[in-house]
Amino acid sequence: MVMKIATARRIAHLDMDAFYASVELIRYPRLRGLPVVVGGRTEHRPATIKPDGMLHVHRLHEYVGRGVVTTATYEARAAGVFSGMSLMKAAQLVPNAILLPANFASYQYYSKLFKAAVAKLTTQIEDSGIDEIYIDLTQLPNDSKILANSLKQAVKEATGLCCSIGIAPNKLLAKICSDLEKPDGLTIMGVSDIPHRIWPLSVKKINGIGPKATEKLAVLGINTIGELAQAKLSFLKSYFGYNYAIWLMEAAQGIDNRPIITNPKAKSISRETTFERNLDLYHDRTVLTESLSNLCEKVAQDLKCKNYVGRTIGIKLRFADFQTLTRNITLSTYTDDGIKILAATRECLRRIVFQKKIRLLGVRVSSLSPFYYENNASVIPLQAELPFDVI
DNA sequence: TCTGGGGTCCTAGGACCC
DNA sequence: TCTGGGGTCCTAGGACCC
Repeated sequence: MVMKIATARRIAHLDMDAFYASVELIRYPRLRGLPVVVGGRTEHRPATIKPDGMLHVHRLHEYVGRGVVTTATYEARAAGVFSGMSLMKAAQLVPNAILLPANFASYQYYSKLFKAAVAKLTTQIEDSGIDEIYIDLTQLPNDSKILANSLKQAVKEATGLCCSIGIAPNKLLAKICSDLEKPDGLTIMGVSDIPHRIWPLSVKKINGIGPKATEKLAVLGINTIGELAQAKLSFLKSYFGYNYAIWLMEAAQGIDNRPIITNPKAKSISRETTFERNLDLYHDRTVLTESLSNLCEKVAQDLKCKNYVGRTIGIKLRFADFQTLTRNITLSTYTDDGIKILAATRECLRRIVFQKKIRLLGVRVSSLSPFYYENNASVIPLQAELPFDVI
């Protein structure tokens, strides 16, 4: 009889350091060492090189509008600036910080570069956003430290950028580890390290415990992961849902069996826009109509570009008071047609009572399916069940 | 000086069918 | 005829992540 012995997995989480800001520093090397904030609208205030060779930049205190910080250099972070903070607030903290508009095409380019560099070493990669990936190292020879250093070197050679790596028995722990020694960090951890390295950390270091859960746990006297690990499951179940309580318990023990997903399928494709000022349904009808039509057209283009069709069409509205609501409708056929999407969003809009000014409008297509062929009247996904008489 | 944009996952309730 | 239970689909909202 052959016994199958389960070997511990070796999962790496590779996270690019201050990714957007670092890409900007490649473009504008003279800004190195200065507090730089990336954010605001793309059409706003790029840096320009004057005819005399001087780099002309805009300062944070000059900014007026609804933008938020997308990312900031470590110099700006030292002053308390973090992602998601409104630019106006950041300007109070570091008025002289340099503000650069986000340049997503560049970030996308560097993202592909670093992922391609890693892909030369292994195919066991899970994409987890523009600036991070999980890598399953289990089947690779060499010890973890050697592998981590080759990964860092490959990324550096391909992009000129630094990354931080955490290696642990699962994704949850690897993700926590990669954050421990940023920037240019490397942390390798086994199960036996959990009590002294993980348990002293705040519960919010766990990917999946956000602001709401952190707050709720704090009220219950649970602040660290160690305290969460010691909590009784029955106690957690009485304050959180059944499934979330179990997940919290396991996460605190460092248990996570999620596999590496190498080719995830998209579930939805969406576009949304926050208006420069809040709009009134009647007075600003033209602007809203045009915006809706643009969003639908962009979503349609995105669908075509990524080769998807979808049949659930939805809208998202955010009012001036930040109340957010969604409406959606499921069609009988799949589509990637802007006109059909627009018609469906109009149906959705009819189901909303407008009493407040509108801050945001969004369009989303879900129930996606890849691969399709045109069939005169409608678009049918190949894997949809076909009537037998077709075959 | 409040709070971007693109996503995922989960929950809960109702409709509908057998 | 006063009332079951499982399964699936759809809708809406919310937490969370990068």
